[in-house]
Amino acid sequence: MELNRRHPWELTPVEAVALQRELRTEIIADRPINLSAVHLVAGVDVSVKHERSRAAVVIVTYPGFLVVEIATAERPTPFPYIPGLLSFREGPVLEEAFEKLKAEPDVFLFDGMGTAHPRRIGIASHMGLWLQRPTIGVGKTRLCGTNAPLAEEKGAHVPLVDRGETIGAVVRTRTATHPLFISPGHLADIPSAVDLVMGCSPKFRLPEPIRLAHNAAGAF
DNA sequence: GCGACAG
DNA sequence: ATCTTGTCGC
Repeated sequence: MELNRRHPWELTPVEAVALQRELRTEIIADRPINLSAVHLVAGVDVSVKHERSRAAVVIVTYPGFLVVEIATAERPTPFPYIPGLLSFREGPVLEEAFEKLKAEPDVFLFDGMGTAHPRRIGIASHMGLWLQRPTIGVGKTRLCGTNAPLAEEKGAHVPLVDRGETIGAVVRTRTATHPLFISPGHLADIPSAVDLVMGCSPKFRLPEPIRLAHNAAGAF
């Protein structure tokens, strides 16, 4: 699909942080996603094998989770893993995979953070600017922020707060399992992000689209 | 200075 | 993320 707000990826860590500070002003993280209008959801994931990175984008129907399209891309890993700069490591391969996409998903689910990031621009927010479509960050572990104790039951969720600001939610998608760190990427808000993630997690801890993308990216 | 730190 | 066997629990 069409990619907007492109910019070069070849940056030093210091330049990358400066770019994040510029881009963060363009992110919209207070707009609800109309769930009743969501029919196609994309799961996005990247696996790294030595010096090579492989991206997979799996589009499924919602609800139902029937696979509609799978796009993959592979290329050299261009940037080291630095907490807070994940998009500069995974962005290049994702760009290539997104360009191959024929269908246009109503929302994208990312393996990583959205606004639940030190500078409020995790990979879901960053790529959301490129895609100009609703995106949601689904993290398996915490990058920043704190939260109150969370009930063990599926569906339980509490605010994720950083420096006095609510940046997302800690959500239990399955009873008695580690929670997920959900945050809006771009063109979404916290409540609807939580609702959609719960709606995409009928059985397992990870949302169905992300599980499928994880499998597609992991099979080198 | 010290601890934390998505994937 | 990746390296890896068995094992606890529904």
